[in-house]
Amino acid sequence: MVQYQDRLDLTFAALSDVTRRGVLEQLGGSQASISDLAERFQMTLTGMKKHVSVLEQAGLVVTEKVGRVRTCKLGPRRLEEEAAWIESHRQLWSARFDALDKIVEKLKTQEKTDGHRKRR
Amino acid sequence: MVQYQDRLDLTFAALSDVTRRGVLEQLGGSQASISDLAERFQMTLTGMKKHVSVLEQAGLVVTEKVGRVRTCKLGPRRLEEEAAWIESHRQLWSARFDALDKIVEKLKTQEKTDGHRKRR
DNA sequence: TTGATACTGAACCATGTGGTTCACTGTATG
DNA sequence: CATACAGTGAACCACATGGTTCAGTATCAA
Repeated sequence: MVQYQDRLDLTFAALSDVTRRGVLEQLGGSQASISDLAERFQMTLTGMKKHVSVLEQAGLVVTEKVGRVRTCKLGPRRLEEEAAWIESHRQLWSARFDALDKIVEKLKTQEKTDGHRKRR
Repeated sequence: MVQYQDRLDLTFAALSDVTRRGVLEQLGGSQASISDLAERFQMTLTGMKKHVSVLEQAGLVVTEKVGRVRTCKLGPRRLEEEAAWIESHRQLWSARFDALDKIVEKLKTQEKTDGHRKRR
């Protein structure tokens, strides 16, 4: 359970940076070396290495070094738990806002029929 | 677009703390004051106030102060964008891991190590 | 009026983050 | 061999984070 929470911590933290989300998107298209990514995101090798490490720590990316180049690709963790967490909470939200939803719906339709004027 | 990315940043960062996820769960059950939450999570009022502010900043929680009590409840943002982001990336993963999928399926039927439910 | 309650804000602390530079190691290649 | 190239690690920087304490302010209740 603690592990589960820790993993959620790591993953959500990894996803909370626009560069790292970009890297994931990039790797969704094709593998890339650290240099490739560093160039694409206009950042030093060292900087990109850190981002990749964060993603690797979270299990979202795996890397392998062959010769002098480290190749990065999407990892085995597929955001199942994160998707599950978010889904279950979206349901909480939904339960809580069903009533509100109806009111909003009602207001919308009234607006349409009522318009801004009251009498013609 | 920038705003969209910023919001994702804020939301994922808000979700990357176990206390804040706990608060959301709590508020899914019922409204609560800052004091309620502080007590539940064994933390000072000031500390809890900060967490609530982070959640509020991300639009996940709204609060209203009546008298001297600030009441917190789930906010209007319902993780639609986050769910969408994760879903779209899960599809990338899927495309990439179809073969692995079968292996995992096989393993799943053999052992049940994780107590968490499947999504949806 | 007095006092307790509920929160707020400033200040502080330790640690983490996102980025850099610089010096270095190991690998390819002319 | 000599040199360039890809990555690594340490050190540094400014700033954010997760928490605290302490000193308020505003509100409720007796």
